[in-house]
Amino acid sequence: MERYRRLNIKLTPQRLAILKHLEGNKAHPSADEIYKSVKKKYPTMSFATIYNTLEALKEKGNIRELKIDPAKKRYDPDMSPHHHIICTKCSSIFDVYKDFDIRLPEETAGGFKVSGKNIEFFGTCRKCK
Amino acid sequence: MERYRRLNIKLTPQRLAILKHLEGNKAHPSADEIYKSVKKKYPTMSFATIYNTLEALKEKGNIRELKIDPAKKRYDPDMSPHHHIICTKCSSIFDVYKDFDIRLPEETAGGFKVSGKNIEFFGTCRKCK
DNA sequence: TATCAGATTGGAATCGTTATTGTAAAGACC
DNA sequence: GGTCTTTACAATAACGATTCCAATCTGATA
Repeated sequence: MERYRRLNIKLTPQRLAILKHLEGNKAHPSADEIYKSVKKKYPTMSFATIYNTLEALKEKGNIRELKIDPAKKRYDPDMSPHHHIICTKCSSIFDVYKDFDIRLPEETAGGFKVSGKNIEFFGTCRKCK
Repeated sequence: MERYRRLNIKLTPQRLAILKHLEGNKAHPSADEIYKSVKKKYPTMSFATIYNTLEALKEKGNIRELKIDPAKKRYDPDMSPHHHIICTKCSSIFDVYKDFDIRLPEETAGGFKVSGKNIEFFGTCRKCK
């Protein structure tokens, strides 16, 4: 509860439900999945609240928005630096906790000030193989 | 013209206009941008034709669909292996022609059969700096 | 507890994308 | 060439994800 206060966002029952759903969630859920889940407890929950809360959390740096799935945005509450590996068959996403020390040579960067990187591996998962 | 025939898709005036717009295009255009461009010459051009053609080209392996921009799909006619760097301010995308030899250790892959990777750098471009 | 900035709601609008449908072109066979 | 069958096309309508908006409500602070 104290850690929620540290988020510096106004806490409401709806937001707490969303936070609770996200906490420790490794499923990289979409807005729709969060909605379906929290609606059980809060039947009046609206999509606007989901999106507003996710946007607020994103701006405060508490969740990451993943661009992996072209069909919809997915969110990742795990802010520790990590990458992802996606199964091209079942679309499930897993975390890759390994740091790759790759850098862009000055001449390749072309005046860019690089602030970060994302690596996305793809292949077939154990189940789909 | 001969290279277009090699694509193994039926060539129509609309498709040729789209192909011409894509050829050598380094702007990583979205469907909307292609639409706006070819509409000048073909006022009856519809979005469906754009999407159908892009899908056909993608399936034949002639263009790549980029998932970099969460707001919309972008397409890259450059099929040579390369990565991208995105400006977080103006959303422009540039190519990174450098190979990074990174591999997932067996234990990290967790049963995954890795078939490829994408690296996406982000930062601020020369203009936005 | 009174106040108010910020949050919620629900519906409608928007935007990117996909499915449907009518039509035209391309083959196949005689 | 003429009919039948099949395929591909473009336009329209439909769809799903996301955003916007106005009215109402509420958590946090004084």
